[in-house]
Amino acid sequence: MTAIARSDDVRRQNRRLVLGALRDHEQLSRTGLHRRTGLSPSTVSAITSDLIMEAILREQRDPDMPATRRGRPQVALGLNPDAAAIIAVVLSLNSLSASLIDYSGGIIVDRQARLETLGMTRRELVAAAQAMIGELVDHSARTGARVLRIAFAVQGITDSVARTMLWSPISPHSDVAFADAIEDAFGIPVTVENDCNMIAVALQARDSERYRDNFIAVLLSHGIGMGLVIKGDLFTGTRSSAGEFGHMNHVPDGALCRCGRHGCVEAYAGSYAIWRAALCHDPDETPASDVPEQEIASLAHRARERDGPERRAFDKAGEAIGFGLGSLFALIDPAPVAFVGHGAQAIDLLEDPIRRAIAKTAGGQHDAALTFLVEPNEAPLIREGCALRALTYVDREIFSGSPAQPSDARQDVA
Amino acid sequence: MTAIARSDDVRRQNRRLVLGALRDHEQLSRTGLHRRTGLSPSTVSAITSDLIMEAILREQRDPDMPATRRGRPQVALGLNPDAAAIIAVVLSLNSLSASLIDYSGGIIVDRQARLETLGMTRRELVAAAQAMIGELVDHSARTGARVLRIAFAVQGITDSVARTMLWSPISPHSDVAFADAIEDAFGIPVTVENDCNMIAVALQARDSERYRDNFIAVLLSHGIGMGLVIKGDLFTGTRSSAGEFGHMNHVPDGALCRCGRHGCVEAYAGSYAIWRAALCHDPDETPASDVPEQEIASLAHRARERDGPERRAFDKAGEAIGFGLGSLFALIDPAPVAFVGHGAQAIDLLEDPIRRAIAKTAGGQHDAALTFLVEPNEAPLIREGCALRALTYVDREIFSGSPAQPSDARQDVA
DNA sequence: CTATTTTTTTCGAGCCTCGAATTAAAGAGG
DNA sequence: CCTCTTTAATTCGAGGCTCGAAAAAAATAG
Repeated sequence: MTAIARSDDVRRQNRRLVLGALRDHEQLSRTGLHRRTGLSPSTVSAITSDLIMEAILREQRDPDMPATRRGRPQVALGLNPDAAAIIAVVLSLNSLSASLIDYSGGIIVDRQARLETLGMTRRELVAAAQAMIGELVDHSARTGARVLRIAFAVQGITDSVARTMLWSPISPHSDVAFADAIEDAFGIPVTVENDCNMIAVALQARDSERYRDNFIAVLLSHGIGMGLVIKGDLFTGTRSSAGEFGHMNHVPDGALCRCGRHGCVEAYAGSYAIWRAALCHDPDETPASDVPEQEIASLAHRARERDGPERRAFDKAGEAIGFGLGSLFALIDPAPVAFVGHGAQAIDLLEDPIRRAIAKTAGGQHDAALTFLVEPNEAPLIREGCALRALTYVDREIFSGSPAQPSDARQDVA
Repeated sequence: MTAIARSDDVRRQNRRLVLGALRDHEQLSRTGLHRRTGLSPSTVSAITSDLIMEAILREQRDPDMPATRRGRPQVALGLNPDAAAIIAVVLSLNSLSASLIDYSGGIIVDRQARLETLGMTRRELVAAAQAMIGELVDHSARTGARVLRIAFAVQGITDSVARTMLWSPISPHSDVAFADAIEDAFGIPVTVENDCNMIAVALQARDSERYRDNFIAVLLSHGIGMGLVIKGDLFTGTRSSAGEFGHMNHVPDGALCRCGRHGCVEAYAGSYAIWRAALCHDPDETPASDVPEQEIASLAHRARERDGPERRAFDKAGEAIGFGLGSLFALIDPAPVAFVGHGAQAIDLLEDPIRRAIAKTAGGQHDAALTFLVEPNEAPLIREGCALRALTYVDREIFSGSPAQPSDARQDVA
């Protein structure tokens, strides 16, 4: 709105368009790009020849492909894997993993470690991440790939400006400055993102039919998280990752939540809350720090078999989620909901109470339009989204400006 | 993101920049525009000379102004009032008003009418608006001003795509298609907006120090409404005006709300709810369709004087607002809150319970940063915001494309 | 070996912004 | 009254960018 437009902004924007089309479609000829982007063939030619010169794109001549049609054959263009690399780091409860990923999205190396996140000091947490990243950076140096961006996905609230982890259930420490430390150590720009937001990013890329402009990804796990896409864009708060669906208030002064407050949605719908209620414990009992997945699975099994405290616990959980969604819908309009995470495996127990609760709220007006979708396995989604997010940063910020070094990127091995 | 950029988009964008600067600052010289927008003097010159040629801007030579400084004096530019006109229509309970407004924001004529909105048919509602607009259009025809846009501000939920009033407390009818009917009648583009959103627009323009990038305008009146600005932009839902803060759920299966559901924030904090609670009526009693302002004022008076059901009613109201804001903060981060409307006059009674409730929610973390501001009179804000919104549309959509008619707008009288 | 078809590149026209130089319009001072 | 100084605004050429039309490239069909 308040941004001044110069002539080369046009080129920047159109380069992004081309890179975006190729990120979606893997391979496209110049004609294909012309059709998909709407740019004229001459412009596509100009832009792609620049990008090829800069070794960001490359022609992928397929000698096997027997040209079926008459006429000059199309030559496919694709993102050059060696143009850059990024590192995607996922930090969750007691687990740290990182991947070195090439520019076209292929995994180069993977690292994974178990660690006691709850017992670690602030410094130890950062050091653990830094060590794992260091190994990947070393590896990249050996293969000649230049790591241009590191993206963290962490459980909890992140600050998009200071790029820190503001608060997280995986650690007692607040405001952990991952970005600054890692940036200092490796001289590579770092972003810190919320894990559920990355789930949303991944869903959008995986199935752009279903998840395009407006949808809600709800993570049902030990805690409750959410990633929100509105009008095609990932929604974030004024400053933090926000979208803390799990900590919207469900019952004033209600059950004790892991965050220390009372009555949050999570205090009814998180694994620990279901467990607590199913075992008829005091709702003000301090939440268990971890409940094994099998435990929840067997509670769900019980709940399916017969009426009792287990079924009531899942009913309460569904009700909390439903009222929460209802309030959310009052604010942003109803949208398709994807339930992700192992908690989503009990969706059969949850769906009815969720729908009943939504029907009691403002969102209920459009009930018919509501669709629920289930993706039980969250970890790969987080990894995928995180990697994609980092690559998109590279697309937008690094490869859209023209004054990049022209060649020199061809230093790949072999 | 997916938009292709052409060369003349640059000019379009920069024209908007110039018009926007002049809308904010009333008068600016070309040098002033250069400083404020960052455009080079030559570009400012090119753009402004086009705009003057098209009679969108005009030079405002001030012969009185004794040039205090040495050197060639600056010549002030301003929006040409005769460049266009817009009509701002405000529809609320039992009241319809409309203003014909010139391009620089000055009021040309005003119309106002009392009507029984609750008792009117769908057709009568539209006809009433059409009649009032018709008078203003006639007036504009006599003075030669061309009306380029009509903007409605209505209480209730609006649909930004179909430009209808989806649901409103002022009428039993849903999905009232104001825009289509009015557009057909006058051949002028129409938009339908939510009144609280227009309050937010007006606040942003009035005091851009306080209300710039992130703030929340909450209307405390018979019902509860909200307008939300996030990262400088008015927030709207995926499709409707959304931001239905008043219909977020406060207490599951709680008090009966005007919308027919139970437990909404409004069912505790709306005027009718406070009245109902203060008089110790059943919380499931059908809400009164209107409660006089003096009635509320005297309840507030009572509540200030002594403990009793009145004070408890205001406590409950504040608590509902506080929990609602807390849940909102969980989603978007805390932001300054402006309370608008006659209900805000009891802010002294509400503030404490609001703060106490927020402290119990996720938003409480940043309590210190929370500032409340009070603007008791909502009507002028709605009018102002609505007019500004219409004018901004004209700026963006009509006067940013180059192929406008070059002159012919100079047909002003006298 | 030539004609046809399809893809890609080349080239000139027409935008746009910007910096430098130029012109315009005042006050200051003798 | 005339000239110098200062500030504002315009003009002009350079350098981008996109686009359409025409040309070149690279295959198949006959």
